[in-house]
Amino acid sequence: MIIEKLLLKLRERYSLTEQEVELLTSSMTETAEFGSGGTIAPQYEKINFCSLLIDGFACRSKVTVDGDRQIMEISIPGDFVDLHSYPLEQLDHSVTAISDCRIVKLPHQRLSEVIDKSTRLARILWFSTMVDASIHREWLVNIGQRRAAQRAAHLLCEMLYRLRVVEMTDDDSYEFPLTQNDLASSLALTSVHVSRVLKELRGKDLVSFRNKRVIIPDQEKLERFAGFDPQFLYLEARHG
Amino acid sequence: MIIEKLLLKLRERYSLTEQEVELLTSSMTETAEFGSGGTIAPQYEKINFCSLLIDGFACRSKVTVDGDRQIMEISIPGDFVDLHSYPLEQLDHSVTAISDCRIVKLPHQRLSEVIDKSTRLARILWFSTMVDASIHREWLVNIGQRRAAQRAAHLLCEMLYRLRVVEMTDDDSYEFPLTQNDLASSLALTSVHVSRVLKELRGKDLVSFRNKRVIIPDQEKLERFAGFDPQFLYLEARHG
DNA sequence: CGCCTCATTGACCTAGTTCAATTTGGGTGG
DNA sequence: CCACCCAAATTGAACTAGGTCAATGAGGCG
Repeated sequence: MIIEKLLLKLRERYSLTEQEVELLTSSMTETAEFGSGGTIAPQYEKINFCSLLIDGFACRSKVTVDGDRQIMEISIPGDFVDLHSYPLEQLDHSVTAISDCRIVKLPHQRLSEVIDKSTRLARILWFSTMVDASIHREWLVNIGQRRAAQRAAHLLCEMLYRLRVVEMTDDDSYEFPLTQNDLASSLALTSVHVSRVLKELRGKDLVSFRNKRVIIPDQEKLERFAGFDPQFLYLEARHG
Repeated sequence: MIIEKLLLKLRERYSLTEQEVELLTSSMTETAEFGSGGTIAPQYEKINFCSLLIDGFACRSKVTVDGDRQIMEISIPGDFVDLHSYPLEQLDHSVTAISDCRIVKLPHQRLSEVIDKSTRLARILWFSTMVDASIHREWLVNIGQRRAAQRAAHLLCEMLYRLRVVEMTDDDSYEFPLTQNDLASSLALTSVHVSRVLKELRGKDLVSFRNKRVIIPDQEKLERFAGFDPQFLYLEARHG
């Protein structure tokens, strides 16, 4: 099923009825593909549909007047890359493909119908945009307060948790197609320093890398090093 | 009227009917006060009401395991400090009073009723939480990519725009009760460096300070210096 | 085979930190 | 009204995490 990974993510926290699943599924329209570097959602343009990422890695980013780029979130399969375009109508940033990506479209029109039909789904979707905001806040702490090595480690921990939910991890490893340049833009470091920092992490046996895969031999050790606490991801199941 | 500043903010972008205003107003319950430093909303505790700030300055912040504090947003009158506690149920950060604060409570229960009665208000409230997320993203760019002086200038520009909406500015100045320590936590700098940077801004006649007021003699000049673009605040009116 | 992007390494540089000592100024009690 | 107090701001000197610049290596692919 095309929205499989989305369901994995939502069901991590909420139970969904068949009707709710059907309502969501039937609201999706066509799919689209983007090559690495392609623009999935442009900055400051009116948008009338949301894109649900079903394959590949993407990111939100902004560029300053001086040409410096900051990545603000990594999107993975099961994530709406721009659900917030529904209330906002246009985005303050752009969303671009990191690896080759595939998305399905959910027109705002149809989203309105979903919300009219199910207040509960409305709240679940709202929730899901609020987790993005929580991730932004954690990144603020990460970039603002942690040193380079822990900062990188923290991001790797976050990706481990999020990818696990959508069943994109092995025991102790996951695919991770970001270049050191992408990491630099995510961590507010230079790519040169990212290289050094990853070397340090490798030296401490906290992580290793083999062709676009991150391997984490001792998760607890890495989390301790990074000062990582997964609560900000809101993965705990709740009653409703 | 108690929700006056909230209405100023919402009406900047949306027109509101009398019924909508009445629905909001009648959903508010008691008020509460907090002295400077008080906890308006605690981290990681179940919450069953939202707090609308009606007087004073507050902030969202988190502390790392090493005891470093990062402020993630400054809240001003008219802002819900924790509207996102409705979908999230508990907060990943705390909200504390910077100056003496007064809030009104909006119980989640009542908020549910508002949403049931008005899909439009639901979307407007969702929108308002998404602007917070947009502010987080801009802060990521600010902290991640800009040098200390522009970073500070950028924050002062943001506050000017936001305070103007709720009519808390003079021609070229506004009250701003943050200490240099608070600024340091907001900008991911040390307070020592904040002191030096503000001196630099003063020296360049970009801002001046007189008893807890920020004075901006030439707004355009300050914005140019900071590389500030107000679009991320979503202040433009929209159709609906 | 040769190109092109990505990663690595070394040498040097600097923005911002750290530490520590003053200074300033608003608030309070006598 | 003055003296005192305490938090906040300022300043200087020494230090360092991370940046900059530039050269080299290494893989993937047409």
